Amino acid sequence: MDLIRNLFEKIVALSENEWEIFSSKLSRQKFPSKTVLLETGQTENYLSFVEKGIIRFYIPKEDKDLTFSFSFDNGFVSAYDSFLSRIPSLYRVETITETILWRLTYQDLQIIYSETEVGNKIGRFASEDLFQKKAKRELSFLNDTPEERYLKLFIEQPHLIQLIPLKYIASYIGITPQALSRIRKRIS
Amino acid sequence: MDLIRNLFEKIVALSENEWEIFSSKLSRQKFPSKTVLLETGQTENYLSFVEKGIIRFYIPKEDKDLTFSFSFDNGFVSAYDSFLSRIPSLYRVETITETILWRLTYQDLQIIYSETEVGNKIGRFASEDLFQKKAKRELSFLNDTPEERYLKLFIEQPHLIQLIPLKYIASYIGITPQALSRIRKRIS
DNA sequence: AATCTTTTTTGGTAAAGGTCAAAAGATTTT
DNA sequence: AAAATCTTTTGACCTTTACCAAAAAAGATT
Repeated sequence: MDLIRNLFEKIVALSENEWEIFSSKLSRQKFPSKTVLLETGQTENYLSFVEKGIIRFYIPKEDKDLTFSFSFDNGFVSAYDSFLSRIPSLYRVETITETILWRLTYQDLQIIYSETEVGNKIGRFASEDLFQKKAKRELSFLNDTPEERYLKLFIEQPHLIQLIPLKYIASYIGITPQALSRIRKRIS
Repeated sequence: MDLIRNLFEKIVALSENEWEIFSSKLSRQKFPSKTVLLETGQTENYLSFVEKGIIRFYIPKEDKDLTFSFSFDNGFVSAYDSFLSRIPSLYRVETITETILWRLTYQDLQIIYSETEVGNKIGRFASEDLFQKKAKRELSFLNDTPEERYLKLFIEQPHLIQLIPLKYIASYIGITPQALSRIRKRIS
């Protein structure tokens, strides 16, 4: 619990009282690898924080899945568009490794919004975080080659490449697994 | 003013009082084409609504600009990440055509937040709108070829292709102007 | 109208990624 | 441990785009 508190203290200063309200709504849950956290067509009911684990976001397609995002230790996990809009998700959320989450339901978050001052701050932080992540990615697609995108991933998150199957990384980068295999050969 | 009110009524129901507060902060301004609305390194101070015009967002580069977004009639215009975070913008915002904006300053928006109930709703709407736009674009980069991206733009915003120089569209799609020229030849 | 500047198109060449097919390597299941 | 399944790599061939250079077309300026 201290771990998660530290994580939040980095975002906002929480009074003892606020922390009480907030933490009473959090539930810690453990999931095996390859657990579907949210199925397509379901409406996201959780905003979660990753204590440990890797989660994949993807649109299931007949031939090949379209992996477009990952979440890691100390990050947020949520089909946030579905969570906010209450519209069913178009994508699936699934653990890659064993994962420990601190989960907050939509209803409880509304209560926190009404009972504490920091609710909006946390909500906005999550939004900004997600927006910036997407914005950064957009520039990478416009500016970098797939090889450069792979190299950046390799430099910024080296340990992940060990843990995430390459075909998911290929999709995330926007190329085929074959092309990624050749890139890896080229740069090694 | 009615025009802008209609636009907002589509987002949230505004009481007469709320509209008074809100509209008193809005200022209507006209800009010629090729006006820089925000220079790199400046912090965005406006959240604006386009009555009429086309605006381009781009990172100026030695060789070629990197155009990553446009705004059109009835849309929002803001270097929203800079606006929210109060950090200088990495990109330039510039009109392509003559443009009429309804502008709201950061300070005034804070006042609206504190004085009305709808402020947060509008803020969240703008965030969601921007987030969804980026998310849609992300999938397009993962899923579609440049040719498909051009065709979708052509179908969804046919009039724009008349008004926006092709080299900006090429950059937006993620290819060179030469490649776009060949795509156009191929599909015509 | 003529000149200058910018944008768009065209040509040629090389590099990169896509596709189809199959082999090799890992991982999981029985 | 062997079989079955899934992931990664390799090969061959094709398509598309990048890059370099230059011409043509369109727009802006004098």
